[in-house]
Amino acid sequence: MSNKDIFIEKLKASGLRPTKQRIAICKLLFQRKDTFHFTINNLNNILKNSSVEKISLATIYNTIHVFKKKGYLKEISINSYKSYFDTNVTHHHHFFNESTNEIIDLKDSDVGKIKIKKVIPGKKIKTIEVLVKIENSN
Amino acid sequence: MSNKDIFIEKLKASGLRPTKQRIAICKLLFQRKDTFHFTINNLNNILKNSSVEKISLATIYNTIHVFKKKGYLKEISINSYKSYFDTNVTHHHHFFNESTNEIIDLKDSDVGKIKIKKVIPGKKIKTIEVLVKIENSN
DNA sequence: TAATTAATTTATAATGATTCTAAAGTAGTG
DNA sequence: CACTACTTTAGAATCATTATAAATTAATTA
Ligand SMILES: [Mn+2]
Ligand SMILES: [Mn+2]
Ligand SMILES: [Zn+2]
Ligand SMILES: [Zn+2]
Repeated sequence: MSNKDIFIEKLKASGLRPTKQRIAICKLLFQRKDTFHFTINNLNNILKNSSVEKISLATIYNTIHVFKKKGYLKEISINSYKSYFDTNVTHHHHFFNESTNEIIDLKDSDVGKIKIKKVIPGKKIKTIEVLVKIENSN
Repeated sequence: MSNKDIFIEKLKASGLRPTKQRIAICKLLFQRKDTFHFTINNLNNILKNSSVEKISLATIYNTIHVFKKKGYLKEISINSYKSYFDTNVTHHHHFFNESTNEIIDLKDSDVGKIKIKKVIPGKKIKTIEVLVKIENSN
């Protein structure tokens, strides 16, 4: 199955028709081997500078939000300044380089087992997320 | 030293004159024994409903941001929907109850030692923050 | 104390990210 | 082609936050 077919599958599974705009967005998001962490603004800039015809912001927002709802993307909370999305939807953690604003994935197994010693009656743990803030060590 | 004196100290140390508006904000923030996690909107509502005369939003934003810069408050990233501030400026972690949107402090010692197994050359770790998402277990 | 200067508060305007809307365009079906 | 449904898009609306500038209050000086 070609990449394009995979994109078409994802779009259909999300209830979206495979238009050229949406396929261009899929290429950007899913045609890469490493995780992609991005803001809507990033995406818009990349799409503006790629040869393809311009895609409206509304379409970008809509598509990203549908993918998020479907589970093909997740939104991550790194800081209060920007809203980031993540193409890695498995459970994992992050390095955030405060010198460069770069986000790097940390595999679940890169973080030793975390033991939460406080229990809250009537509540259960859904997920544990670790954010490791780093900086250039000069 | 009275509470009010402490507020006046904090304000002065932050380069702000102790006006009645700012002292009212300080009371809300610092005159409590437990951590207070809040949004600007929370604060504004509480101040509106308290007997004191109305305080403008601009003053609230200004004061909170100066306290944040001074280190008397910190801003925490829980999700992308709201921006929260925290009166607990020590290093600590959080439970976030997704059923109620409630934020609860986890002492540093409530979380077992975290071992980050991935090293990034040229970078050093500043802080490690854990966010434990919980839900009502019914 | 009165006059002068500096800081503060406030209402309101500006900004910027996100969402909404409604008109024009495109695709699928027969 | 005719018909219908879905999509894209520009621009408007919304909402949180920040900026502005006039009016108020506080501090300092005479
Ligand atoms: Mn969003
Ligand atoms: Mn802020
Ligand atoms: Zn990631
Ligand atoms: Zn806290």
